Amino acid sequence: MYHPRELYPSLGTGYRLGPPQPGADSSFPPALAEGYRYPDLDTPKLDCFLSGIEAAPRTLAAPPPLPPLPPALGTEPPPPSAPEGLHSLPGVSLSLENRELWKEFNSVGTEMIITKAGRRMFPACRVSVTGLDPEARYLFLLDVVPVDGARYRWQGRRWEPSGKAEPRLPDRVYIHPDSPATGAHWMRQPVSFHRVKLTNSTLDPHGHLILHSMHKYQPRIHLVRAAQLCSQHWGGVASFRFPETTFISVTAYQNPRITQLKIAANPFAKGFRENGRNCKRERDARVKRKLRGPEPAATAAYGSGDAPGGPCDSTLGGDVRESDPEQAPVPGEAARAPAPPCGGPSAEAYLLHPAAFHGAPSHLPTRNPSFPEAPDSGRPAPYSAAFLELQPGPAGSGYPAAAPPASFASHFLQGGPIPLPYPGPGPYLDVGSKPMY
DNA sequence: TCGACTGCCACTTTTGAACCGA
DNA sequence: ATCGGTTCAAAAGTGGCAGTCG
Repeated sequence: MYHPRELYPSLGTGYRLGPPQPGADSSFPPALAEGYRYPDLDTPKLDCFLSGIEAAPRTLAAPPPLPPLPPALGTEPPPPSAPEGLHSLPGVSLSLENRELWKEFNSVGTEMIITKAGRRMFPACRVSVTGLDPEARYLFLLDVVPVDGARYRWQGRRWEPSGKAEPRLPDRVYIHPDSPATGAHWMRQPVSFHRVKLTNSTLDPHGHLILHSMHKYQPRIHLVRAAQLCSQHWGGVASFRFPETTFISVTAYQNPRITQLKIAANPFAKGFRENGRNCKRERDARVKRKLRGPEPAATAAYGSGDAPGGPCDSTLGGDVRESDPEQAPVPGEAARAPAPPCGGPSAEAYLLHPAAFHGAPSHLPTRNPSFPEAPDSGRPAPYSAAFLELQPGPAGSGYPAAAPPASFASHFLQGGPIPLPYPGPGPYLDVGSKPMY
C-alpha cells in the first residue's frame, strides 16, 4: 500500500519543517516554535493523492458543484475553538470529543508507545463532525505527520531536540472502516479512531502507521467527500489538526508523569494503578513469594480480590476520566454489534479500501488493482491479499516509480467494490463492524 | 558505557461462543 | 424455533522490567 508521496515522487519527498505546538505544551522547548507555518495543512498528502484523478497535481482542484447544503449546516463559520483546517467542504467542522484528556496529556508532553507489533494510541482521536450533507458520502481518514525536523531526547525533566530527524518513512493513512458513509451516519455519533496502531517497524505488513521513535508527530484527520459511490469525481476535502494531540513517539515511556497519566486514564492499565494487582507493591510481593517457593493455588490476595470500593478506584477519585467516554462505556455500548478482534482482522481497516496507500513489502502477495471481492464470503479478502499489485520502483526500491492508474485513486474515492463495514448501534463508530452490504 | 529497543510477564478489558430458560 | 440474558474462555491491550544491541 502506498502513500501519495510515494506514488508521486516528482512532488518531492522532503518534509518541510513545521512548528511544534505552541501553548500548553510546557515540556517541549520553544526553540523550534517560531518562524514556521503548517505546510502539511496547506498541501496535505491528500491533494497529491487526489491529483490522481484531478488535473492539477499540487493543489486541490475545484470540486464539482455540490448540491446546496441545508442552511443550518452550510453557512456557519467554524466555532472559535475549531481546529485549523484546510477546507473545501464549506460549513464542515470537527471537534475533538476527548479534548480535556488530550489537554491533560499535552500539558505534560504526550508520549505514544510504538512497538513492532503496533500499539494503539491513548488517548485516541475521537471527533464529532457537523455540517455534512446528510445524504452525501464521505471518507474519514487519519494520518500522522512529523511536526518538525528534529529528533528528541528526554533529558530527565523535559524533551529537548537532539539532532536531525531520521529520514521520512513511508506515509500511511488510516481509513476509518465505515468509509464511505453518509454524512448523516458520521454526524450521528462521535467518530473514533481508537483502533489506529502505531509501529516502528518499517516493514510492517499490517498497515499500521509507521513512525520513528523519539520524534514529534501530529495526527491529522481528513474528510473527503465522494460525490457518488461510483463517481469519478470527488466533492471536496477538509483536513483538521488539533494542536493538543501532538505527541512524541517512544519505545518506552520517558516521562514518569505520562506513565502515571496513562495508568490512571487507560482502563487496560488498570492493573498498574495504586492498589492494583499489578502495582509495584504487588509485583514486589510476587517476586518475593516466587523466591520463597511456589504460590498456593488460590491466594487470598488474588481471590475475591477487590477490596471494598474496588481495587483501582483510589487513583481515580473525582477524576474526569471516570466520566470520560474513553473509559466509561456509554450505556448500550455493550450491546453494540460485535467487532472482530484486533490484530489480524483489525488490519482490515487499513486494507478494505485504498490498499495502495501503504507500502507493500515485495514479499507479500500482490493483488490486482481491481480489488476483487472474496468470492463466496461476502467479506473482504484477507488483508494480505488486499495489496495492490504495483511495479517496483527504480533500483528495486519496492515502491512505484510512477503514479498508479487512475482506477486506484478513483477506487479510493468511490469506496471500492469491497464490502464495507456496517456500524454497530453503539455510541462510537468502530473499526470492528459488520458488512454494510 | 549508555541510551534505545525488544520480549516477556501479569494483569484488565473486550469479544464471541456456548448454554439456559422463557 | 427464537430471543434475551448469563457465563466463560480466548484474544487483545496495558505498563514494567530485564536483557540485548548498536
